[in-house]
Amino acid sequence: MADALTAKGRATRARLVAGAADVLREQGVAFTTLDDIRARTGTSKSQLFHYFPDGKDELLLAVAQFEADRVLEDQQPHLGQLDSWESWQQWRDVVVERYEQQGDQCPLGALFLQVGRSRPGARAIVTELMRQWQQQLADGIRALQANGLVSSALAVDRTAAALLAGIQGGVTVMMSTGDSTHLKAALDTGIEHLRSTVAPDAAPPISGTAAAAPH
Amino acid sequence: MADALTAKGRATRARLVAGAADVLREQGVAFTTLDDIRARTGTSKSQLFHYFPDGKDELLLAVAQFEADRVLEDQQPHLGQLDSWESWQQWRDVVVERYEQQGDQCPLGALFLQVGRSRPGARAIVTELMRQWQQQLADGIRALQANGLVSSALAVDRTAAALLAGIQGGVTVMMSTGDSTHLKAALDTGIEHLRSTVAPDAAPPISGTAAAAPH
DNA sequence: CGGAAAATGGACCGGCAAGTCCAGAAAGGG
DNA sequence: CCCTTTCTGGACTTGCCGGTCCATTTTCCG
Repeated sequence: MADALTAKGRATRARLVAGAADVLREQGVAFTTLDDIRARTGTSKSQLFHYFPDGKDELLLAVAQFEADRVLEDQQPHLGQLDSWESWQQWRDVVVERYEQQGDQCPLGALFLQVGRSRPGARAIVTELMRQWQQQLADGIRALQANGLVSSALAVDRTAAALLAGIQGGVTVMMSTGDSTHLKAALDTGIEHLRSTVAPDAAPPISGTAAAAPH
Repeated sequence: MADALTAKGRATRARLVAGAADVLREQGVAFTTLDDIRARTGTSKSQLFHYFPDGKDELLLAVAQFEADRVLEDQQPHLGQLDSWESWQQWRDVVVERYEQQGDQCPLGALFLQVGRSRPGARAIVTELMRQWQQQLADGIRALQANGLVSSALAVDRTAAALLAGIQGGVTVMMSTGDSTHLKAALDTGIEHLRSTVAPDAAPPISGTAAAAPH
């Protein structure tokens, strides 16, 4: 039997993935060797290949999945409850804070570029993450519509796609320039765009909440 | 004197950069060796190090600059003339086409991740590109304002930043999923956002030009 | 022409990092 | 308590790839 893992085995494997994720965040994929990971996690070469027989690629893939799982988790519970302007604003703040803290590391992007075309699994991980993310944003917009806060004529999926793109791009730019202006601009403009479509019947005035901050 | 390049020398150097750019687009930075580049460009190791004494990093940096220069060029002349809805639409189409054609290659992103933290120059190249790009978008929005097509109350720089983020993110997502939906959504939603702020005095009705295409 | 500077070819080196292997320690379970 | 399976340690191999070096050819310029 191929995967008969004891408790100790599972622990070692998990330590390997988490430790690898840390090292990769710090040094970047291109500059990280298996020996770095081995040293950090207090393991030996044989353990690494015992749990990841296909070597580095397989480990990297596991780390990618590990990181992908984190992304949406870190945005909860707000991302799952986008039914009022307040919750959108809180979510926005969490996103900004999370990525500002992450700084110029984009573990997932880097991993994807590295493993990308060699292993088909990498693409699947990112695609699935994007799908779920956009789904939750779309659900949030629909919740606003249900509450009469956003025009029901709005193209929900397209708007959610645009917002997701803005976030991704904001993060991309921040990684390059070290500045979160674009991320904030994308989020704020996206939310402002939602607010500007307020349904004609129940339309509370736009308070300065999201429209502040010139640049 | 360090940089006394003859005509022949300049040609070889240029061939090296252009050829390297091709190979890097095809194979990705991580999987490209100096020998690949040497083979493709019909040069020898000594030539490579003759023109790029600091080796691979220096060559990669030159390629990054080469690619960066292309990005804005490919969007001209539209990007420099964004003074009517038609020109915005044409520009949008060019951007979509350019990146759809590029497919899942992002030479600049990949180069940045590879050279990124080792050479400070890499960050400068990307930062400058973003600055110019956003500048031209902002100029375009101001041109619309001057023509009374967009409310003069709009925060130009923030909107331009959000639009740029949307483009970057759209490209990022397309690289991962192979699908340009998000890029189009970001561009169309961005333009729609501009249209929705039409100045109260001179406000021609919104024709279906940009608001078409559900998803 | 002729000498200097630039350009070119390609053999060679050295290090590094992925992956292999086997011996031995620790669990597990009947 | 013993035998099997899993887990661990670390030395070793192997190939690749960035970088060096020097001999040779070509170009430039007075």
